[in-house]
Amino acid sequence: MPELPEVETIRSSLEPLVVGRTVTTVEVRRGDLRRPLASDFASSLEGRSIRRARRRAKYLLLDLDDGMSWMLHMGMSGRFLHTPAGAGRAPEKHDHVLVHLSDGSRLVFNDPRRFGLMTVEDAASSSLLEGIGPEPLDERSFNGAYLAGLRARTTRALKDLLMDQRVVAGVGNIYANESLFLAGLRPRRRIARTSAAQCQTLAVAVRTVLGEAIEHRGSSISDFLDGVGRRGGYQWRRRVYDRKGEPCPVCAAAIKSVVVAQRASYYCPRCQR
DNA sequence: GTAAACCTGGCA
DNA sequence: TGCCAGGTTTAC
Repeated sequence: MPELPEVETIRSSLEPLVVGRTVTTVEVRRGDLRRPLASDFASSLEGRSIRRARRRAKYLLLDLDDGMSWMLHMGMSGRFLHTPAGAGRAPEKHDHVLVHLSDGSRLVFNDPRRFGLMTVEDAASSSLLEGIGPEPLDERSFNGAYLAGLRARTTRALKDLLMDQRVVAGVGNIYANESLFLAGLRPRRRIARTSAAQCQTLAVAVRTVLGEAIEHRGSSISDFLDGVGRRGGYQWRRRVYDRKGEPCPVCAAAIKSVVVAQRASYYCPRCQR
């Protein structure tokens, strides 16, 4: 579920509630996530205080006072919710890990599909982040020249590239579709057949779409919630994602759907070329 | 490259 | 009942 804007929204909602707090106890109710929790997961968190809440790609990183980081990925259906002290919340079916903090509040990792993962490790040397591409909001590393530079190396479709975490960090299916719409480029267009100017347009579109999605606190198309249980608002602003057959907001042509790189893709046949 | 795998829930 | 889902990895 969560792509870059959703993870960033979780991060910003939790930051004031967890930074400076110390982990008291960790309850693991189900440790068989996408990768099973390490046997020392609880002991590597207990007694540590949280120094900083960061994000890299779709990972939330809670930096600890011993140099390690609590790294979380939400997969498709993960939620990471903070519950204030005294607000009793009976554990729900898919509450897999409960982390109690020094102020009596707690963090709950809930994930029906269990595609998410959590580890405590040195983020700087973590294999999870190895090979992840540039952050799209950093225009020094992600820009038209960077995309244009890929043209000599691959013939892949634009949509396939945008969703590849080694090419650009944090873009998933919703925002790849929305970015291509804003850029006026079809999902199946080959990057080799994309001009330098179009690469520049696409880079700007990705940043624009992600920035707008962060402003609207992410997309709650079915069930995304931020760290304190609020829904996002970008689902009301999406132009093409999951709108097959509906009129294009620009030209009213019916939105089409095709599969690119195993994922449903949506585009306007008139606005996108 | 492409398909299938992981897992649960919602919807037609 | 079958298909689909915001993701990633692994195997032909």
